[in-house]
Amino acid sequence: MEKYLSINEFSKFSDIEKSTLRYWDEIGLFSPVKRDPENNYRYYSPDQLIMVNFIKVLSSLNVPLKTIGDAQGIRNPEKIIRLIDQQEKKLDMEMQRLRECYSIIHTRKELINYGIKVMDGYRAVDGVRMDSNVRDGELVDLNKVAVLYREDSPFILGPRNHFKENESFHIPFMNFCKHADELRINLSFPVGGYHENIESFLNKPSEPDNFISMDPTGNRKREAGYYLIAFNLGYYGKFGDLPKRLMAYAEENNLKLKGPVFTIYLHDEICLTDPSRYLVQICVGVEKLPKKRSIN
Amino acid sequence: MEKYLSINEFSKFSDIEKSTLRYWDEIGLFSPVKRDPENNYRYYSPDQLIMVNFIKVLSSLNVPLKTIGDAQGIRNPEKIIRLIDQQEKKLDMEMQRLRECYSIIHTRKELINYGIKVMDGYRAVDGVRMDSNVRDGELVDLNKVAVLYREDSPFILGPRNHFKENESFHIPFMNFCKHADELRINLSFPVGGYHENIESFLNKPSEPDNFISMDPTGNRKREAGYYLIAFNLGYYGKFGDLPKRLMAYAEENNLKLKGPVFTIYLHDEICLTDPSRYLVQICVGVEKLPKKRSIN
DNA sequence: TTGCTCCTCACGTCACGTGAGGTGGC
DNA sequence: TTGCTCCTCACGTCACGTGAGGTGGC
Repeated sequence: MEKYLSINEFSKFSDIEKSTLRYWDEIGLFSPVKRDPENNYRYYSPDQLIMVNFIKVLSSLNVPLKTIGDAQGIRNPEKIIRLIDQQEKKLDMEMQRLRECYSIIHTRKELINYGIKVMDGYRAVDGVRMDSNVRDGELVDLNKVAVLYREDSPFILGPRNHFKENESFHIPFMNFCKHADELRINLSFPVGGYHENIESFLNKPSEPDNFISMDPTGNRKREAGYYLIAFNLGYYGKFGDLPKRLMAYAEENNLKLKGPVFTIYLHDEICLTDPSRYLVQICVGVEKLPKKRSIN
Repeated sequence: MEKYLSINEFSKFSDIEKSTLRYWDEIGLFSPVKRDPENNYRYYSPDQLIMVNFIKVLSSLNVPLKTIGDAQGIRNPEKIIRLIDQQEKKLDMEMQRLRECYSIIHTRKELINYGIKVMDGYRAVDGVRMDSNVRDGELVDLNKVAVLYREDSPFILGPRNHFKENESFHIPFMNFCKHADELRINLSFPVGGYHENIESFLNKPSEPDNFISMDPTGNRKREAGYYLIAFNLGYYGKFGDLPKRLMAYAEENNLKLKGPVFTIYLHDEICLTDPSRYLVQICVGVEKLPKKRSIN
């Protein structure tokens, strides 16, 4: 009359490993309704599929088996509701966490991909690869300086930096890391440098007035508009002739620069072993559009 | 000149346990740039906060430390992009999985909560608690039969059941579980019974023509409308005098019943230890609304 | 005898966490 | 001497996974 399932059948129907079922039995979390008195075989009833599937969901949510077991001993509806309510809240938090992780690695990816295009000397605008016959756009290339349109870009501004004579940027950077938590800065987002204006940058390129976090949910924005863009290879704070090239281009094209200067590392230690190949992008607003020039 | 961080400082700035940092050092995943030759103290550079934060994100996504280490040895942008692309895909799948888990426990919760209200004899309509002076609604109570409006409710229909003489419902139920995967049925959702019509139910209440899964993304629907609702306590398939009570009420109120009969267990082994207290709800459509009756 | 399913028991694995016992400078 | 930070080494933990060696019925 009664139908029982062997551990193999029960494992298949529930999609739970036999070794897991044996372990759950061993720790007293979930046991078969019957054991063969002769050979000690485990026999499960089909009813048990309901319960084991519920346990499977909870354990897949990383609820400790002890917690599941506690809720299971003497069961009542109120107890189960409390357990589910807790798990719903945890699930909400976990999904929030995963969304942030996604945002972190995605932001990182976009920077790296843009860096790859720069290194390849592709014609690109805002990370969109353009074919060489595209007219509307300008060369984005390691050795070129150019004016490009940029969408707005959120960030979080860190505390004001204070550099002492002959001190490396590490001290202010550590200070930034130290206070990151209070400022709701997640240090896993890419970090950039921020000079208040072009004069500050030209004066001490390797001493940004602040550090910024490239958090897409940031409370500040680099506004959409036209920016003077240039790149350089080298370790943090090593800009070589970049300031000279930047200003030469601005003068030649009669550009007035305005607003803060952003220094963003597209390639850093996360994707490169050799520090001398780190790739930085400088980005500063232009007051008016330059006259249309023909590219040749 | 150079500034180094002790393991304690580095742990605080990065929000990673010291024991974890030592472990990552031990397995060669992430080591301090320097060791004190005297006492073997670990010294980290502030730069390393960038890398360790990236590793932290990946490890929090359950990427095996071996995989992280492999991508870390000789780094290049393309390799990191591949790693990130993989993780983005995994993250999408994981979030999909969590949404389904949420849906599973939430569906379960709603049934259990409704069951609690029925057991408490609350005046309720569709799981919303009503105060006793509410007019528009009817008694939902373990011992009452009532006509209630129900929103539509999706489900997945399992294969047709075949009962043999004297065979328990376990065999068809096992068949349902066996083929669940092919039918894209996740057995963690509550399972219900389905009789094609009221005659089939009255004939063999404990032998549903099909089993159904209460999956909110199901391809079928119990349409919105008025349903005759009743409850009973007892193990699966034990309906007691419920069919009699149901038909007596229908006759008394001159109701025509139409469409399939749904038997849903609001309380089952998941929230009760004692099978005799399992709570089932019967739900069958009514052809026309009964005449307005005064409740007394 | 062979093949199959089941069993128990012991040990391995992954990513740490936890102490015990010791050092080294103020 | 006391307190503090750091070290290594060994063992524990969680939820299994993986054999080794054995049984029992066709």
